[in-house]
Amino acid sequence: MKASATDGLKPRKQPIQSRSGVTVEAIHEATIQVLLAEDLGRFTTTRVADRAGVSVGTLYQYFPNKEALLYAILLNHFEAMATEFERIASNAENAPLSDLAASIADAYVSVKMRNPEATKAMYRIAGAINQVRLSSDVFARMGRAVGEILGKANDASFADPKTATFTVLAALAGLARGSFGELGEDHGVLDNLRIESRRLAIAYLHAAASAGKNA
Amino acid sequence: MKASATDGLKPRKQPIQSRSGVTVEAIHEATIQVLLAEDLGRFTTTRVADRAGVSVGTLYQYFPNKEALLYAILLNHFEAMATEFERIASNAENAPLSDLAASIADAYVSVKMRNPEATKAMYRIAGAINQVRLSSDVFARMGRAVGEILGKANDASFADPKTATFTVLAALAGLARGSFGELGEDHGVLDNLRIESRRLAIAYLHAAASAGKNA
DNA sequence: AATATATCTGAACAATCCTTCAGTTTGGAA
DNA sequence: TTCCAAACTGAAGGATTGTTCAGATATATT
Repeated sequence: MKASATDGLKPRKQPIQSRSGVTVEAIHEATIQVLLAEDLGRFTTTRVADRAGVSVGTLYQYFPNKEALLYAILLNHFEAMATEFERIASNAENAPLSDLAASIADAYVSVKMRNPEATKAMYRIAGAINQVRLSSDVFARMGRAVGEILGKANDASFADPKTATFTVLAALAGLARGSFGELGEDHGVLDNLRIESRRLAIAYLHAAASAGKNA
Repeated sequence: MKASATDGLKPRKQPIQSRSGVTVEAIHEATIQVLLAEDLGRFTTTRVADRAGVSVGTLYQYFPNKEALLYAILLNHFEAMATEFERIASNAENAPLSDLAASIADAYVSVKMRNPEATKAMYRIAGAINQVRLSSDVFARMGRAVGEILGKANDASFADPKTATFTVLAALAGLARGSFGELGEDHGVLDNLRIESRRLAIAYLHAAASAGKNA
């Protein structure tokens, strides 16, 4: 049996009765809350269990270790994002690049806004765990979907769609991170996130497309 | 005496003899190395001291606590960035927006590239400490300098320069983070960082400028 | 009602960890 | 050389943490 990269991070057992489903959900929510309330150094299995109204032993029945709690949050978020992009990719007809770029930006912002606390909590995990090892397949899904969307532009084409995809997503991620961060909250940057994300995606993607014109 | 937000994070004493200057520098470097070698949970004062070839006691003569080690790295990096932007702001003559945008992007990438290990180490700290509390004045310096640079465009003007500044910097940060991250290293994204950063900054800033035309 | 299985509990253990401080070594001024 | 302050040492203390497991409780099945 080959050891997977995500071994020791997956849930330990599946909830069968309904009460255990409630427990798992409570632990998820508590993970986020503890992440927001304390700093990473005080993120503790005991604290999460307390906040979830559950004993530590129960927590360890569904999560093999502390890292798995963070993993679950991260994976949830990225899968929602990937799913959203795939939905757009399969629904979109050929259209002007501006429209496609806008829909990519809107999707990104929508997912981030759907659960702001989870989003903020995510940003605190960042360096704590190896993000790639945890969810490289999810990133691949996102890349493929966005690439597919870009292919539907009827007024532009990309010489290097992979790079264009990587750059938009990374730039949107940076803008969202900055806006959700504590720097932004005081200055009302969050209100502009939607419009600025659109502007950013549209402008960059047009530039990236026209860069390949004479190739 | 009012308590400052950065109390308990500043260096404990200034090096007087030359050997102590060497020690402090060794601790800085060791901080980065430990950050890269182990994950955040195993970032330990003892480990940093060992790697620096120094005893823990010595470490605590210059840093009041573990957090201060991270703070020092972060502050170093951001101050280098702010200084670079200020240098550009005071040297730049009136010029086309494209040139100014390119110089902003170049400066950003240059600082990040100057010490890639420190850059990568920084990304691991992220959520571990309250970034704003630590260095909000440095961020203000960066914002002011970039705003000043944008003001020198002789072919464009900004209705909302603060937002434009925030968005470029956040987007560039996201792109850099993604490129330095482990996702990017395998795919050679780092080679494109310079050109993509330029493209991103130029495209967005033009869009942001023309957005205020009819106001 | 009786049995089996799923779920939950929380005290206990071993492993670190951060930080201090009494004492030693080193560098330079007198 | 003498002497003082700067710089360094590292064992020890007090506190916290991740994880386990033997037993208690709740739900489902017969």
